[in-house]
Parts: sequence; C-alpha cells; structure tokens
Amino acid sequence: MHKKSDPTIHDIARELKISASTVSRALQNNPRISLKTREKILAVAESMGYRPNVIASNLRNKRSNTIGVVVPLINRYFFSAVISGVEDIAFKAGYTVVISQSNDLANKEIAIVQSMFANRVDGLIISIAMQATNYEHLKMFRKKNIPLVFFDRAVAEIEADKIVVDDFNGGYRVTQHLIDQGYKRIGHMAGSQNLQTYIDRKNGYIEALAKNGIPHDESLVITNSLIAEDGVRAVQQLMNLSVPPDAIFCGNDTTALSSMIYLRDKGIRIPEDMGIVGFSNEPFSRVVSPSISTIAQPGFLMGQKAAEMILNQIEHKERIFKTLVLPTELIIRESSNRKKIKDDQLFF
Amino acid sequence: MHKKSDPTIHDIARELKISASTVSRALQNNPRISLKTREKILAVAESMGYRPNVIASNLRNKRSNTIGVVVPLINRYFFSAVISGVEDIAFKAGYTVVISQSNDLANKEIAIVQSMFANRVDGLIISIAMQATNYEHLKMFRKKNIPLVFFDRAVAEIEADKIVVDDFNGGYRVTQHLIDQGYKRIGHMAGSQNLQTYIDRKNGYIEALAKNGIPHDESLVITNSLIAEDGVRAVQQLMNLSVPPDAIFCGNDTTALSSMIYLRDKGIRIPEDMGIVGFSNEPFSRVVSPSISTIAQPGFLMGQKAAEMILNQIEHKERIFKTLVLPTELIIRESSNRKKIKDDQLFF
DNA sequence: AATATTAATGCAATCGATTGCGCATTTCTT
DNA sequence: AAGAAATGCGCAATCGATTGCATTAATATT
Repeated sequence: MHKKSDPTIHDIARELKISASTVSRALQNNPRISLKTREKILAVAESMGYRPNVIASNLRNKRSNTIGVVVPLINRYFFSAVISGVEDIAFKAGYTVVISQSNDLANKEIAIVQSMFANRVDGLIISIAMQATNYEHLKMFRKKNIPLVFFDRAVAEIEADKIVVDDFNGGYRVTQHLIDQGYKRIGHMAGSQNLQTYIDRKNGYIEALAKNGIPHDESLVITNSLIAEDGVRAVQQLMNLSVPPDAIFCGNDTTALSSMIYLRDKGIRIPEDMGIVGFSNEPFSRVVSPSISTIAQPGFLMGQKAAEMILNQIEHKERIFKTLVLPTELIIRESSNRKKIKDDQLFF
Repeated sequence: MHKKSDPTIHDIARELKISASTVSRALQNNPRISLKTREKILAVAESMGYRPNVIASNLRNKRSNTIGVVVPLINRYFFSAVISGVEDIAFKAGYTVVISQSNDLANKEIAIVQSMFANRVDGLIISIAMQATNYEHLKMFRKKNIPLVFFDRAVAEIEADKIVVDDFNGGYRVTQHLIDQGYKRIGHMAGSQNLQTYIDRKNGYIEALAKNGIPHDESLVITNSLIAEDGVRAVQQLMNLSVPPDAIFCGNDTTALSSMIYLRDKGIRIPEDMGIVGFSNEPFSRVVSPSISTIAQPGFLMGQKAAEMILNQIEHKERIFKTLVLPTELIIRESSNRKKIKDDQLFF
C-alpha cells in the first residue's frame, strides 16, 4: 500500500534480485536472456501489474511512436474519412495518431505544426488549409528529415510524399458525361485557381470540350469560393446570359445543391431542363432529391495510403518522394441523368 | 555542422558557460533567474534553434499533456463534431488530443484504451460503443485516478463525469410538436432499449401522449437498430395496421429519411398525409426534400464541455463527479410542418 | 585439468528536462 | 561596518527504459 506509483522495471528487478537491464531485455524478448529468467520476469511483471512507461521509452529511443495529422476541419466528411483511414493503418502498426484542426487559419496551422514538432511526432500527414504563402513551419520537418506526407492539398515547393486525387480526369469525365447525356452548352463553376485541385478540374472540363469539338466559352466559367451562396450567385449570373447553359459542372457538391435549390424555385426542371453535377460525393448528395451526380473521392483509402506512405518513410527510411494520384469515380445520379442510363441504387 | 541533433538546454548552458538548471528555469520564466540572464538565454536559445523536448519534460513531470478521445467512428457527423469541440478547448489549454476509433468493436476499444493508458494520457474522454458487459479496461482509469469523462453513452456502474443530452425532453417535445400540428395517431420507431438514450426518447414520447390524454398504443411502437433498412421495414409494418399512424417519431434521422423515401414512393404526401420527425440533426436532414424536422444535439458544445470537465479534473483535481445534461433543440422543418408555423431558413 | 568458447547477466552511462537544497554574492539594516 | 536578508545561480539526483561494454557462469575443447 505504501508504493503508490506504478511499478517500474527497477521494482521488478529488486523483487527478483536481478538487474534492471535484464528485466528490460526480457520484456523485449531479447534472446540474450534465458527462457527461464524471462518467464520469471514476465510472471512478476504480471503480478505487480507492470505497465511499460512509453514516455521513458520514447525519450530513450528518440521517437514518439506517434503520427500527427493536420486537417482544416475534422468535422467534415471528406477529412474525417481520411482520418479514419489513417487511424486504421496506424493503429494496426502500433502507432498513436494525434489529430488537430487548423480551422483554415494560417496561425493555428503554424501553432499546431510547431506543437507536433515539439512533441516529436515521427511523421506528419497534412492537408494545407489556406492560401498562406509561408511554409517555414513545414520546412522544419524537411530540414530535420522528419517524414512528411501531403494529402489532397500539397505544397508544390516542398519535396515530400504527396497523395492527391486525379482532379483533371474527374473534371474530364464529368464533362464527357454531360455531353453524352445530350447537354449542349455546359457551364462550370470553378474554385480558387490558387489551388491545383481546382485548376485541374477546370482543365479537365476544357479538355473534354475540346475533344468533342465544342468551343470553350469563357463566359460559361465562373470562379468563386464554392460556398453555398456562391453557387446561387453564379447560377443567377449564368442564367442571365443571352444564351444560358443547359448544364453546369459545379466545383463541389455544396454549390451543386444550392444551385439546384435555386433553379427548382425558378421552376427549372432537373435534369430535364438543366443538368447538374457536383464533386466530392458528400453524403447528402446521395439523399437529396433529385440526387446529385458527382465524383467520388476515396477519402478512407487516401488516409490509408497516406499512413502507408509515412510508415514506409519512418520504418524503411525511404528517401524517394512519390506522388500518388488516386483515381476518382463518376457517380451518375438523377441530377444529370435525363437519359436514365443507369441508376445509383439507394439501398433503402 | 557536426552537431546534427537538436540543441538541448545543456548546449545552451555550455554556450553561455552557465548551468543547465539556470537555462531550464529561465525558459520557464522562473523569477529566481534575473532578467538579464534570462534575456541572454532566450537569445541564444533562439539563435541555436532550440525546441524543448516535450517527451523529456513529460517524463520528468509524470504527465503527457495529452487527452485521449475514443469514439465509435470518427467519420460520423455527431462524433466528429464532438471531437472538434474537444480539440478546440484542449488545444487552447495547451493539450494534445489523441483520437482513436473503436469501430464499435469491443476488442478494439480495449486495445485502444490500454494503449492510451500506457501512453499515460492525462485524461480520457470516451463514448462507449458497444453492448460489452466488461468494463475492466475503464476501471483501470478509475483505480489509478486518471480523469475519465463519458459522453453520449456512459457506463452506469463507473463513477465519472458524464455528459449526455436530454433525450427524454427531446422525445417529449417532438411528440408535443406533432400533436400541436394536429396529428392524431403518432407512432414511434425506437432504438435498442439496452441504451439509456433510446429508453429516454421513448419515455418522452409516452409522457407527452399521456399529458395530452392520448392513449398509448403499443402496436404503434417498433423497436429496431435504426439503420436505414429498419426504417423501411418498420414503416411498412406500421402502414399495415388496421388503423395506421398519421405521424411517426423516428429514433434517428437515418430512419426518418428511409421512411420518407418509402412513403413518397407509395404516393403518401409528407407532411400532409403523414408527419415525420427524426433525431440528431444530421447535416442531410436540412437539405433533403422535404427537409426533416429533428432534434439538434449540440455535438460541438458537448465536446467543449467534455474537455472542460476533464481539464477541471486534471488541473484542479476535482473529485466530485458530475453528470451534465445538455438541452436539445427542436428544429421544425417541412416534414412535420403542415400548419406552416415557421420555417427553418436555408441560407442559400 | 587447464584453457578456450559461448551463454547469461550486470554496470553505468544515456536520453533531456526539472527541482530541492545549498553556496556565493549582493543589498539592506541599524 | 558587520551581521541579516535577499538575490542569483549551480550541483546532483531524478523520471524509467535502453544499451555498449564488461564480467561472471556454464559448457566445450584438447
């Protein structure tokens, strides 16, 4: 009763009148310790309720067995799916995952990254959240050779593993699909052209038009921040054109939805009068009415791959940086399916 | 260039020909160190690119500055909102948050909790995920007096801070609302009666009926697991009654939605012929058509409160366990609003 | 039996920061 | 001016686990 604190290897050693070194080695199944001794040690450890002190071990080993993950917002489907994937792989490999959100704030991101650095994470998985121009806080990781993996949004000027989705192809296929559905005049709502992601989606759109011999009309492309209100404003602007579009490839599902609601209120039928396609496959896109055609981004898989990449760097000291481009999937739903080609089943 | 590893307080001490103790104290703004010395130390620390080694500090201080959070599934709106709230408060207080998901698996939960224990988390915030009968892994925390906070789903037999929502009141208000809307025969789709949460929702429903002098008809209550398919089966069963209900209080939004889709396909109008209310305010409930009336559970707030409670235990050694019941909010939307009393604005 | 091998274990330093105690120097008191 | 009090700083132990090297015990070799 007088020993209130946790037993350590020294307590076990004292109990058995052996040295702490032996206990430590036995606990690690070091072959230098005889089976007999090891078994005695394990028995005593068990009976004393011994739990290794991970912190002490980490200090000595100069590693934390921890992977840091930084996302703009935990509470958003895509990101929580990625986190879920990272956690899945990391946990199986015996790592702890620490997660933090930048709230899209440059200052918070810096604070988080520094804190993770101070906590000696063994690697960092991050999705850059803002249009910050300064990446010094991330360069620290490169300088110290601490494994770094970017996902979804990478910093071009920093060498590291990167994992992104094939936005170009996504944009291309959305556009081709709309053309296949017989839409003739296809508009595009693009996101910030500071981000490669949105540049690629737009380029995919342009390429598909070109391949089909459709002239590219810049007045049909509107660039904004892709929040719900932007969708409404953009669709209003498009409908005011002398020749409005008969389909819109929206940069994300949020604007697809807000556009749809606006158009519905104006008595425009979807998909008959106007085709709509979003991007990201947010959960709601499947259950709204009409359901929204979209591009699925494999968030969970992306998280798993990011974890695998970082573990590879950590454990095999891999020093060749790769960029992994994950395929996207076109999901055809009601909002663009006026030929009723195929239906995404709702399993209700 | 020859000193490859990070500088420590000893390196700073050597540089200034003073002791490491002084450096350590200066870095903590200990008043025993003169301003002049401190400034010199800070300057050198800065120039050497010194970063405190949190692990060493944690070892010495016998704490990790870390809070563990265990949820059934990260990738689900309510839980990610809670995590977001925890992270918000914890980060501001200088704590690191480590998150893990049990995937609703008893064994994984045990493994996670033990791992967090070994990692010496300063406190654990957890939502029990399964019908496990064994809570030994959590009792460890109590035995060692490590702060523990349950949220959403608590273990009755373990003394700890708990934070839940007022499910009874939620159920009551949903039912009262349906009555106010003129619905006469109100059914209820209940979740597993092993969980207090669902017991309370059902009791709220029963109480409201009683208060309004409406007899409680057991055939109108169906208990299931509240997944989408259950919603369809339950609504089929209810519609087959000799006198079917004209409104259903569904145990969650998922079943509310699947019921609605089924009813729509059968040509039943909502809310005119049938009123539907869900529970939880999942993001989709606002954007489906008709939008779903529901009860909002303050996930983010719950996370914040949970973090505050655990910080209070950690920092003030608070030893009186509280149970905090958060209020819920009834959100009236289209699916139950046949009197058009008020509309939940969609800010599109 | 004496020496060479091999196996099993212990010693002591180390990881980096923290802190009780004590010494030395400066400032205050009267 | 001489002792008292305050100020500033350093010594060395500590947190618990790990590991290179040394040492002892056991077994093999000739």
